[in-house]
Amino acid sequence: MTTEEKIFNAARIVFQKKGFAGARMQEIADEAGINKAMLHYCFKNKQQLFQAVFMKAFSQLAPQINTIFNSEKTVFEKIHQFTQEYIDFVIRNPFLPQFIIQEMNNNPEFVMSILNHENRPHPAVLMAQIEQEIEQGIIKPLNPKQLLLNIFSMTVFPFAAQTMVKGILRINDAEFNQMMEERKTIIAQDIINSIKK
Amino acid sequence: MTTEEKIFNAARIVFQKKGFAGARMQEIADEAGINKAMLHYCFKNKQQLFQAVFMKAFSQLAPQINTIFNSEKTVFEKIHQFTQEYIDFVIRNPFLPQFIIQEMNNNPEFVMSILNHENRPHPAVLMAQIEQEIEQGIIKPLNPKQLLLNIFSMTVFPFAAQTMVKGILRINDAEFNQMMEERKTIIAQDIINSIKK
DNA sequence: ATTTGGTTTAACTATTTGGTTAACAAAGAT
DNA sequence: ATCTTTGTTAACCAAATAGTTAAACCAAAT
Repeated sequence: MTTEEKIFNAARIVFQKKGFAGARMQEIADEAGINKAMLHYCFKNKQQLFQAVFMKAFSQLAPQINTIFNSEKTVFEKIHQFTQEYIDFVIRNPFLPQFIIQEMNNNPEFVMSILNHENRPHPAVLMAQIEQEIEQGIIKPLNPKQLLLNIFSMTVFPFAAQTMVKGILRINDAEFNQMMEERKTIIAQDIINSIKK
Repeated sequence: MTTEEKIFNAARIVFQKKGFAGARMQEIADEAGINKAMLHYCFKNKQQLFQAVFMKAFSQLAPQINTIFNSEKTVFEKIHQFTQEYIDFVIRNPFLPQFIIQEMNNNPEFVMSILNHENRPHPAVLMAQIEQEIEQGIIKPLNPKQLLLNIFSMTVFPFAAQTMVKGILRINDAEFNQMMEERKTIIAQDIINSIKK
């Protein structure tokens, strides 16, 4: 692993845990096992290092979403596939949702500025398809945006609010992961149940 | 408005926007329109000021939840009441969810230490009731924790991830608020639809 | 062997930032 | 009137933290 990779990984860990403002360059250097000056040798400054980490994170999420949303399948199939694959992905990257949400809220302008057309989720196709299937009588009449929001809410929230969820439901890491595994199949059924005609 | 109140309100605004780590005492002083030394005159330090703000925030949320969850109504009624009143409350305090979630994730030990028995949500009663109604054949067999998680996800997530939601769905503040108004009735129906036998 | 280029470090600097101090002012209390 | 308490400020301090520099290191090329 190159030094740059070591730094990047360390930065990912620290930024995801503490956020941009809470992260310390020294802590990242320690985590990477190198000198602090190396951070500035490989990445100009904290902002740019953060930007690299954030864009990588976001560009892992978005294309996956778009691939599913814009495929040739039915809405129900897409819901199944999305909840399955997305939860699968987030189980492997449990800090991503909270990280992205936090930074988007704390620093909307900065985040918006680094999001290009490629790495942005595009729900337009899926939304049109939902309206179509409503007309065809497959789906109950509803606001497609609300449905989309429901899908995201059910899949992403438990991870975004992980600590609170564990605290309120009084479950530990193992039970949490087990619940998320369960959720991979439950959610799609619940959502489809509530919208099919 | 007393100086202490001015400080507290300013602190609430700044902390909710930037989080604990990102907030600056100077910014809070400016927001309050007073000298920075006054902050330390009224509140010992940043931590304590933050603690005051956070506890107030949390102790506004939790009792409300408990009152609904532990009332004498049916599960369906509770779901209706909760989504209605909770979204109503959060519309008036749109930064609270993200604020609480963020700080719980960034600083779990600290947050847990300031949460006492009073201001903590207790879903035990509702969970037992759900199991009971499952046995009575009112609700489909399911894991009560998953249902609870669904309810929270659907109501809280849109606010917690506000910036991202607006960005992805390409809606402005007005449209967002309108969607949330809609949601007050939609969500309960969706959830009940998906779990009633 | 020596040079040369990128890599890495220790030590340093500049700035930000939470917190303190001492002086000042306004309002009650004696 | 004078003293005491409370509220308020400007100026200051010390610690933390992002960022710089110059020297050392080291591998490959000459």
